[in-house]
Parts: sequence; C-alpha cells; structure tokens
Amino acid sequence: MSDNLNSVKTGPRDRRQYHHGALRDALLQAAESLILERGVDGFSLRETARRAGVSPAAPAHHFGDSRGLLTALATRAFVQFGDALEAADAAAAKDGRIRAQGLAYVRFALAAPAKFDLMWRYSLVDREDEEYARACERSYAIIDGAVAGGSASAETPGKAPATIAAWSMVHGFVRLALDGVFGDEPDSAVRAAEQLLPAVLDHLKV
Amino acid sequence: MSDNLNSVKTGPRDRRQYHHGALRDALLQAAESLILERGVDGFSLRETARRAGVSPAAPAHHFGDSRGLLTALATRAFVQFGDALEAADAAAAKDGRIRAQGLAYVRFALAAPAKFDLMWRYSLVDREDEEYARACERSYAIIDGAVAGGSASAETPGKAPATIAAWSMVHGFVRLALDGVFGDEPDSAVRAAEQLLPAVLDHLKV
DNA sequence: TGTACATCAGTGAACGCGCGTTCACTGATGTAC
DNA sequence: TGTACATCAGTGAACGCGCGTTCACTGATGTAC
Repeated sequence: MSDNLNSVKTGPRDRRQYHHGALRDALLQAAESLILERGVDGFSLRETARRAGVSPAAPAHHFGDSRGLLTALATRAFVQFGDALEAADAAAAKDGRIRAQGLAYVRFALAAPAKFDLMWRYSLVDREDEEYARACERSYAIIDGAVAGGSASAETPGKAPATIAAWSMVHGFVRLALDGVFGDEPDSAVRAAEQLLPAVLDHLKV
Repeated sequence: MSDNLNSVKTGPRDRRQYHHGALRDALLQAAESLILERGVDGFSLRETARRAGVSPAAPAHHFGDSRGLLTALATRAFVQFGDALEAADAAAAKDGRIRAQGLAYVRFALAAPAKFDLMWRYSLVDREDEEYARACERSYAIIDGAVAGGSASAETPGKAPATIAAWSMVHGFVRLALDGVFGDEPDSAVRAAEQLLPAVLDHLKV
C-alpha cells in the first residue's frame, strides 16, 4: 500500500526514496496503529516516525510538533466518526434514527477504543484547531438532527436539552463500556454492550 | 497541617525529622494537588515526592511503585465519591433521589476534574486492586439503590438496564461538561452544567 | 528542450531533560529480656 | 529501668532510558526562462 501511495508521485521504483511522497498519511496511519496497540498514553512521536520508516525529525515538516500530529489524527477520527453516524442515520427508518446512531456510536468507539479516547483528550489535542472544531461540531449536528430535528440552527440558540440527554446517555454508556463495566475481555464486552444498548435507550424519553 | 500529622507520633518538635510520621497521607495529598494543577498526565512520582519534601525513593516504601500510589489515590477518590452520592441520597426526598445523586455526581466531578478523571484511567490504575474494586462497586450500589431499588442483590443477576441508563446519562453528561461542551471557562461551565442537568434528567424514563 | 536555481522534504547526530527505580546506607523506633 | 538489637522508614547518588526538538545538512523536485 505504501507502494501505491508512492507511485502517485514517483512511479513504481524499487530503491529507497528520499522523498516519501505521502508521508503525512503514513505518519497518521502509524500513529493510529501505535495508539490502538498501546493506548493513547503509549504514543510517542519517535516511535511513530520509526514505524513510518523515517527519521525522528521528519514529522516536524508536516505537523510542527507532537501536538499537531495528534490534533490531525483526532480530527481525522472525528470525520470518520461523523461519517459513521451519518451513514447509520441515512439507513435507518424514520423512527429508528436515534437507535441507529446510538448503535453506530457504540460500534465506532468499541472497534477502536484508543482512537475514540484520543478524540476527547484535550490535554493532547489542540481544541482551538479549526478543522478539529468543525469536525466536532458536525458530529453534534448529526446527532441533533435525529433527536431534535436540527434545533441548533432554528430560533432556539444553544443546544437542545433533548439532544444533550441523548448524547450524554450514549456517550456515557460507551465510556462505561470502555471502562470495562460490561466485561473485561474486549470481545464479550462489545457483544454485551450491543445487546444492552436497546434496553438502555428505552429509558430515553425524547 | 503537616505539623498536626507529625505530632501524632513524634510530638511537637521543630527540627527536621527523619521519620515523617504520616508520609503515606502526605504523599496522597501531594499527588492529588499535583494532578489537580497539571492534569492526570502531569503526574510524576518524583514531583510528588518533592512536594511532600521527601526523597524520590521514599514513596516506594508505602506504595511500591508509581501505579501503586495512583491506585491508592483513585481508591480514595472513589470512596469520597461514594460518600458524596450517599449524603445527597440521604438528604433527598423520596422521589428526588436520582436528581439529587445526579447533581452530587456532577458537582463532585466538576469540583476536581483531574481526580474524577483518574478514577477511570485504567492505564494508570490497577483495577484488580481489591480496595479499588470495592470502592467502585459501592458507588454503583448507591446509584442502583436510587434507580432500581438495589436490583443487583435481588433475584435478577447482573445490572439493571434502568440503572445503566441513569448512570450512563449522568456520567456522559459529566464527561461532556469536562470536555468543554457547555463552555470553556471552568466557572461558567459548572454553572451551565448545574442549570442544564434537571432539563436533561427530564429525558430519563425510569 | 535544456538549464539554473529556489523550494521542498528528507537525514542523522546531538542537545538537554525529567523520569522511575535501584542501591547501599543510616537514623529512629520499638520490643524482648 | 536499661540495654541490645531487629525492624522500619527514610536518604541521596546513580543507573539507564526514551523522549521532543534543534541543527546544519543534502537529495529530489518543479518552475522560470
């Protein structure tokens, strides 16, 4: 796959290249696989560079510093997250949108806990970053659309309590799941959470 | 106050003491103030020892290693947390227990975000620790008592969906609040969260 | 089409740092007789 | 009441480590003419 990416700019040569061609993506990929393996706290810029087969100074050209890279990674994760919510929403019946989004929310988080974790780690991520903020707000808008019919853009300023309630319930449910409340082994916890979610959402009144 | 603690065992002397007398507590206190200042990720064993006025090797005698200290701190936090829930529950009218506990939950977390954060950081805390697990389960039992009347101990094994739902909603609400969804400045975020909570809990059906 | 040159995207050695933990040690305490 | 001694709870120097970032550099690219 790195062959593919490289060949975009450099053609299908075999010998080691000085210019990588798609290092930005490769670094994000490496960072993601690193935190999925070791958790968010296990991240290091050097190890990421190592995995991308590049010198420790290389990332600076693309991300400035460590925080910059993690912000970019969190942003990408938020975009993927929004995509997942949107897809689930679009595929759902009219009265099943909340449930569908909730399930997508849970699945996304449990499939890649460290990635989900990073999305909310403000000590590591620059929340002032424009792209990040945009990706974050878009996710909110998608949820709000299903719960309160896009209240935020209407006359009511701020966030609808119903949306906050739904979001809180699903978000909290996910965090408890990640914290092992429904089981310690990853696989069984995922299954338990997915089975439990509908019964939990029955206690949501919107 | 360290004078008080010392005098328990050594009497009111002024000169520097070799034996501290209450170092365990002093270290927990130092660690707590450290993470409240710098966040959980800002914790270090050396800085904790420094703040307690003691050599870097001293903590090992009381906690083994860094993880041991943080586990003890998280356990203490969970006990305080349980106390806060219990107190709120006891003071509430019969039909206001959930709301009262919810408010106590929110207040506890927002008053000391890093402490609340640590309670759930399993990468830093030994979740197998007996005291920790006990303190954690006790908190669950207190919530379950208000929501499902202590269902867990009855014929139904496992956790009641209603309890999970309530817990999820409040827990998620707190995390979103800590993540700045209701405002960035600490003070206004606390006020916003406290004001918003009742409206959110109106969407909980138990 | 060829060439000069600015810019881009890497290298790899080096920096200084704070960390957790180990180590041999020692001062204080408390207990057995 | 006094003394010997084991145990406890500290010291502080040292270890090796991986880290993020800086630095002067260089190879590759692409653009202007």
